[in-house]
Amino acid sequence: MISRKRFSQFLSGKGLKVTSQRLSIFDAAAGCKDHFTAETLLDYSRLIDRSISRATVYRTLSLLTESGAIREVDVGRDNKYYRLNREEKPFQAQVICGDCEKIFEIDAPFMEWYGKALSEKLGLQIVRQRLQVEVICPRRQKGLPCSHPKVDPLPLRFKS
Amino acid sequence: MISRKRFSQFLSGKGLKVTSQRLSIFDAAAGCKDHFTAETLLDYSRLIDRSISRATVYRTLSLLTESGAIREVDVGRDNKYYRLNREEKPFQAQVICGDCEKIFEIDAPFMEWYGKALSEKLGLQIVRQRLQVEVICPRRQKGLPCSHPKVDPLPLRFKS
DNA sequence: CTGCCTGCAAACTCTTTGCACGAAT
DNA sequence: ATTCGTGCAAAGAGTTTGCAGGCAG
Repeated sequence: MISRKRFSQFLSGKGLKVTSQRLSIFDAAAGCKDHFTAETLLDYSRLIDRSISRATVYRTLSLLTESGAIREVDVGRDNKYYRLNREEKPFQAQVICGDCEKIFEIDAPFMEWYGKALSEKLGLQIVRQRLQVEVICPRRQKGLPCSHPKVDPLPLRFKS
Repeated sequence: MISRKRFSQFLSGKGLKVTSQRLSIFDAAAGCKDHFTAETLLDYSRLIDRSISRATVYRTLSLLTESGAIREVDVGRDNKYYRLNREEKPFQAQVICGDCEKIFEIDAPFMEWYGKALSEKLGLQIVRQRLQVEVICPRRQKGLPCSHPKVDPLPLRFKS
């Protein structure tokens, strides 16, 4: 995850201005543990600066993504989700719970060689990969609350 | 891919009426070689019956999906895509060309055991899986037209 | 000082919905 | 005859954009 300072440098480097709004929105994003939406980010940003507008949040989301501070996670819902780019782990799959709306990330290292194999075979350059699994929770089906096992630190490696 | 007759049976079976609009939209979908959007389907449907409305197309799309005639393919663009359910191959990945807007389907049989392994490990029931690769075409980058190799019949199997 | 940035509101796109008429069973 | 389906237009949700004033460089 990149620092506030590196985000400022990213802005200056592109000839963009380092405004208090942009930094506040960066800070708000940096404080998000889970995946967040534009609306959530607006709420958090306004805790820092009440006057921040929805438009600025949307405009800044592109900059945060471009700078590598956050990552876009499209799970096929109406709205886009975003997450902090904590470590450089580009090959992760999403487990999307249809019962509790949560999104979990799990390592899926085999995506790397899958992409490479595909790329070579087809002669195309890969821009992005996405592996997603939509699930429902058996506990929830029985009327119980949704409680998922911790999947984040679960490696789930497959031998290639 | 299910027949016009089986689609009618599906409707009757659910206590729904077999209208000329629904059949026209079915026929329009059945004639689509590639992936299509709601808007495209509306255009094709209107070639059969000029009076068909956008609303009816959207309403019928759910029925076509539910009946198994078509499959929803969400590739993270603004609008949803659909495709005919030609054969029963639920484990396919999408190669999405960012240059020519086309979507190609390739077999990805390993998704089946990946899903199973995940399901067992997490104790969750899998509803849907999605594996997508966004690519750009090297030919297009050089200003040439986008010409992809035929990927549809390409098995691209990986040993598990 | 200059030009990019902001907040506001309106516009935009895709999809869904309410309603009165019309057609299928 | 009834009830469901249709077309139309408007509503809805999420995101983007045009504009006039404001702040960073």
